[in-house]
Amino acid sequence: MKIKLGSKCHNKFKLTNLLKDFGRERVFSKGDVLYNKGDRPSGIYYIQEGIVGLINLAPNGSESLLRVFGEEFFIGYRSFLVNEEYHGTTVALTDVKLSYFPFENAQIVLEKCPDMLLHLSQMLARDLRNAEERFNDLTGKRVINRIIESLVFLKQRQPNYQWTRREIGEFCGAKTETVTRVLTRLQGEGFINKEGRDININDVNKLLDYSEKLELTY
Amino acid sequence: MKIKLGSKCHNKFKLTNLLKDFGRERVFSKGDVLYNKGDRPSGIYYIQEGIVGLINLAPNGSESLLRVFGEEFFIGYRSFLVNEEYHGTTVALTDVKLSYFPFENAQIVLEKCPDMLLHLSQMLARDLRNAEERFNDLTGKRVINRIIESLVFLKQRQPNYQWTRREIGEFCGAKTETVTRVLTRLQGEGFINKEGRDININDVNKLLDYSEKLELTY
DNA sequence: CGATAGATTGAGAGTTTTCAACCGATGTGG
DNA sequence: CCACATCGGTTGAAAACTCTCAATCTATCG
Repeated sequence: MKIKLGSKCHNKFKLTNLLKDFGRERVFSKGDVLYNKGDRPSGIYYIQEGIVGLINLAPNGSESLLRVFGEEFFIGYRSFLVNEEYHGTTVALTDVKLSYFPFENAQIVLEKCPDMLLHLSQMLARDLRNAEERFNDLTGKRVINRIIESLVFLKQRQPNYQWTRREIGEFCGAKTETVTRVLTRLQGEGFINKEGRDININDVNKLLDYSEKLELTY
Repeated sequence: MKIKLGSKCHNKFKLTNLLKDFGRERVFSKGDVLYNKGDRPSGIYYIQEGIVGLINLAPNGSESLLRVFGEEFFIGYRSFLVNEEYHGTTVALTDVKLSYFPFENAQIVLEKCPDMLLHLSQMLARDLRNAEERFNDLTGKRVINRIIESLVFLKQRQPNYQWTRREIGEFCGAKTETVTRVLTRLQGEGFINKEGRDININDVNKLLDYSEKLELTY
């Protein structure tokens, strides 16, 4: 096998065929759990439609939103690759349609599509960067900056999904009330526009500049 | 290429030979920087002797200790796999001797030792779990619990290294003074023993039980 | 032995959370 | 179609945890 580093993650058309041949279609409704923390992985998932969140509950009851998966994302690859139990619970944030690969099949896919392992590795590499940068933010930035950055990130990833204050907070380590307060302030300063439960960013760059300016006032 | 999942990370003897054949020995002194955040990766490292830390500075000046690498660990594989700039700085925590593989060579190793990519993937998978669990802890647990768990983790990983209060704090999002206060309390309760700058845990399990008990009092 | 890095301790400050009450939107069943 | 239940959002006041700052002490090393 010749491994080309820096190549595109995968040949989409080839992969799509493999998914058709080996995947089993499954459907979940908003709020459904795909799998629970502690479960043993028995396959991996590929999202055809919808949004899925990976969450983790602390013993004291507080939840974190660790990752967000949209269309064309895989789910469950981390635990699959090390054959560990899941360390978080995945929940359908919208109605979801996906392909499910029982383990033998995922191995077949890996064999037929050698770039797949590289693809999975690269996803892990990006996830790791993201996780560690957010870890860093949690100790080095104030809530307002974390909330602004999370709002921008989440909106960019899923522009059509109505993120709740709770979800934004769980993504950056803030309580719902704190997110509300920050959003109210951001609206007061003219950077966003709250329409009912929805949030519209007027100008992403201005908002981020504002965030940076606040950091200097640390 | 036949990929065997769940196999041992690598055949140590075979890999060791490869390292000998293709690696270039390099030496660093305690405190030296192997590479800086923002640098472009030009190779990967394999530690023969010593301890290396991956740290990240927030704009406000606070540092995080993201990962710790000991003997037989690779360094720089994350950025290598996605061909991204480094997102953190690596510092020699002790004098260090390592093998350095310029990029072409790392690719040769990947080709000659196909399990290598799986090995790297599995390290990423474990790193990711670790990072996300610590992210979660940062929002869901109190300092005292984070410090206890970090102390146990770091001591377990590198029993012979004298972790400073600062390093322990940077690993779990706490200030040096807070670590000191917690350690003083833990000594008062008989769980640890401070001998000069060194810290001895009397009974790891009792200490962890104590931590859990405290969590219930949340 | 002096110099320097790390550790300790205290008092006070500050950010974020907690708790509680209330409001508003959305959706469902009668 | 209304009434009501529910979920999400808002706001305020008080509390709490952890940090900041500053002073002092102690190891360690050249």
